[in-house]
Amino acid sequence: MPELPEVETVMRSLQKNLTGLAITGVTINLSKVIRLPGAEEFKSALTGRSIESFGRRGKYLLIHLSGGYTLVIHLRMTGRLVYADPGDELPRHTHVILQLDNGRELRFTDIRQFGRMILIPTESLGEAPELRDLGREPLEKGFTRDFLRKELRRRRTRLKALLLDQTFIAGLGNIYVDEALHRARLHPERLANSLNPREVTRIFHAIQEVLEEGINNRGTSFRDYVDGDGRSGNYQELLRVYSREGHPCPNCRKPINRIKVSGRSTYFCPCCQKP
DNA sequence: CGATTCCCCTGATAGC
DNA sequence: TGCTATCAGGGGAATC
Repeated sequence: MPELPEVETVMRSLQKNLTGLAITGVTINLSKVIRLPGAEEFKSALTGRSIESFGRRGKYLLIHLSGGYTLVIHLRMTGRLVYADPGDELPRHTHVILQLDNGRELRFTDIRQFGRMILIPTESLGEAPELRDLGREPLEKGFTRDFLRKELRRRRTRLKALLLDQTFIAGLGNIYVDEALHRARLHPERLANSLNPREVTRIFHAIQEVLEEGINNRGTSFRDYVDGDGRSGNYQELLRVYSREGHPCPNCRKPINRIKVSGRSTYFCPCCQKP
C-alpha cells in the first residue's frame, strides 16, 4: 500500500526516467480514475505538454508539466505507475497510459480502481481539496517535536487514529504507523493527550526513522507495490510488527498481537507496547 | 469534536 | 474440487 516511502520511491524512479519528456498522447480505459477535468479534456490538456519536474505531498505524487499544469496522482491501495515499453505485455487493470515522445509510455494500473488522477493549474495546487487540508510533511522542517507535543496534548483520540489522520501528518499509513508505534514502545490505543514528554520524543523520532528506513529500502512491497521501474521494495523484510501476527517480537520474542483500531488491522507487541 | 459504519473494488484465502 | 463468505484497506461521506 503506497504510503510516503513508496510514493517517494515511485517519484524518484520516475524523475530519473521521465524528466524532460513530452506527452504525445493519452489513452483512458477507465475514465472514473480521472477526477478532474473530464476524460476528453484531460486528454487534450495533457497532450503536447512536457514533464518538467516531480514532487510529492503526503501520499500524493505530483508531476509538474509545462504550461503551468500539475498532474496529481494518488495510488491508494493497489495503484502502480510504471514506465514501460509499448511492446511490454500490458497488465490487466491498466486504466490510463501516457504516451511519451521517446517511444515509451507511463502506465497507470490499479486492480481495485481506488487510485485517482487530477489535472489542475500548478498555481491552484494549494487550494485543491485533495491537498489543501493535508497536515505537515513528517520529513520536513515544519515537523518538530514541539509541534507534535502541542498537537498531541490538544487531541482526545487514540494515538493510532491520530497518526493515520492525513490532516495531522501527511503520508503515514497503516504499515508505518504500526512500525513507528512499536519502535516508540507505545500502545496504539493510548490516548494522544496521555503521552509524557519522553514518550512524545520517542514517537517523534520513531516516525521519522521508520519513514527514512522505508525510503532507504525503496518501500514495502507487501502485495502490489512496485516503483516506476516495476521493481519491488525491500522494507517488508525489515518490518517488526506489521502483518506479523504470531511472529516473535524482535525485542522480547513474545508473539505479535493483532487488534482492530479505527477499523484498521493493528499489529503490536503486547509486552513492549503496554496500554 | 470524535467514533463508527458503509462504500468503492478485486483477488487472496478460509471455511465448508 | 469447487463454491461462497470474508477480509484487506485509503479516504470520503453519512450518521450518531
